[in-house]
Amino acid sequence: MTARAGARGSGRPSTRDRILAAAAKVLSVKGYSETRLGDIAGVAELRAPAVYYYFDSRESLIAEVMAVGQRRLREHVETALGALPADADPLDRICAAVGAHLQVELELSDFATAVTRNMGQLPDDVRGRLRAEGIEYTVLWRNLLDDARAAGVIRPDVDLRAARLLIMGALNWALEWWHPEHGPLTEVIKTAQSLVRHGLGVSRERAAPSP
Amino acid sequence: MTARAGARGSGRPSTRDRILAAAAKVLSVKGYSETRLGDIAGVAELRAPAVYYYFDSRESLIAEVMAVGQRRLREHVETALGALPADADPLDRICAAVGAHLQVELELSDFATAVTRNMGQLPDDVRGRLRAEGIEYTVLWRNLLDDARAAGVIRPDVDLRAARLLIMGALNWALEWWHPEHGPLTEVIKTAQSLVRHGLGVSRERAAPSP
DNA sequence: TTTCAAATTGAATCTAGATTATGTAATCTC
DNA sequence: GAGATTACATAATCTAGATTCAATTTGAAA
Repeated sequence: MTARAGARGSGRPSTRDRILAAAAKVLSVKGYSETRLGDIAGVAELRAPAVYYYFDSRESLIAEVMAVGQRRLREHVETALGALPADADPLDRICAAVGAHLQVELELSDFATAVTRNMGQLPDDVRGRLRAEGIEYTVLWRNLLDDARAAGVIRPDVDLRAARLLIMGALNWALEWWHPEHGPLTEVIKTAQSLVRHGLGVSRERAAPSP
Repeated sequence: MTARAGARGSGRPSTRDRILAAAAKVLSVKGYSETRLGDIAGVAELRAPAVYYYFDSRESLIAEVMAVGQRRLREHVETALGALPADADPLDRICAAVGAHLQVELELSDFATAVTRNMGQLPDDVRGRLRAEGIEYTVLWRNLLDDARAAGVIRPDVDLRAARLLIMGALNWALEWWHPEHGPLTEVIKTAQSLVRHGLGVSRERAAPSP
């Protein structure tokens, strides 16, 4: 064992972070199958074997990128929600989450991009280890929708599980098609929020809260 | 060259189709990177080298699966739309397309599943060859939305391109989470249609057409 | 029932990557 | 300033698959 990858709490050499960031970038662009250890090392300005000084294997490196990505994603959305007034309308909260999700995923974090893009094509064991953190994020959304339903602002014919997954899908899939050159992300976010708000809500809903 | 893969119009041995179907199934379950030629051959009840009698390479086999999948997907949706009364409401047409898309993708065709699941992770050259057919399907949806807007039934704040891609994303992503055991697809379809109808439409919209 | 082409196979290549082994410059420890 | 130790690099393995080769089987026509 060249290096104990799990060793936490002491030092975190800059090189290790460079490798992680490089891996996130390559994964987010090329996808799991096309991501070579050599590519990652190249971006991190190293040779492939150097990676083994910090990680046990390509797989464990990728697993860590995914774990970080999931955390970033969830935390960013939580932060956005936290910034809302405590008594914000449930649909406004959902819209905030929609916007925040799109933003981390598409603009803010290669790690978040990497997770979303590759979760589906990971080997089963890696995916397994990520389930736990993944569920927290699921719960976050489930709560958002449950609250909205409890508040009576969601149409009764909408199945909450299906709706949640469809919405997440709409957001996640965006990284297959969105590129900055097509126009600012804000525009996409606005449309997404509008679709979700009206898609879920009983009629009568209008724009966002005060400022 | 053992076999001229492109040779069309004469015979289409059953074995060739078995291989294609096997490839579609494996691709739809395991994804591009995890799909081994040996797996495919196994499902088709052959050994790997036999595949080369019908296809030039693993890549060209996969490319053909994708091409078939795209055609199936488009044709199925077109058929569903064709079955509608000529004067059907634009939003009803969109909902029909939503339902048809989910159905081919999730229940009817491994080929369609394979396309949607793997398009994003294909090597660039293969993806390139698929663009053409892919665009036809894009156009189909673009027209659906354009017609609806022309009819004035879509809210003005909705950007049509973003909306289309978000909707397709919601549908495509479904194969990451939908499994028959969670309940009948019809339920998901209903929710999806409801989300889309209200997501796009100006208020006042209600349920489906007459019968 | 021989003969030729079609269809498949098992065994032999070949290659891209991941992983390992080994070497070495730099840095730190005392 | 002689070891250790750290942080890499280069060169040597090792392996899973894809692909190719060289039969072998099948089966229909002559």
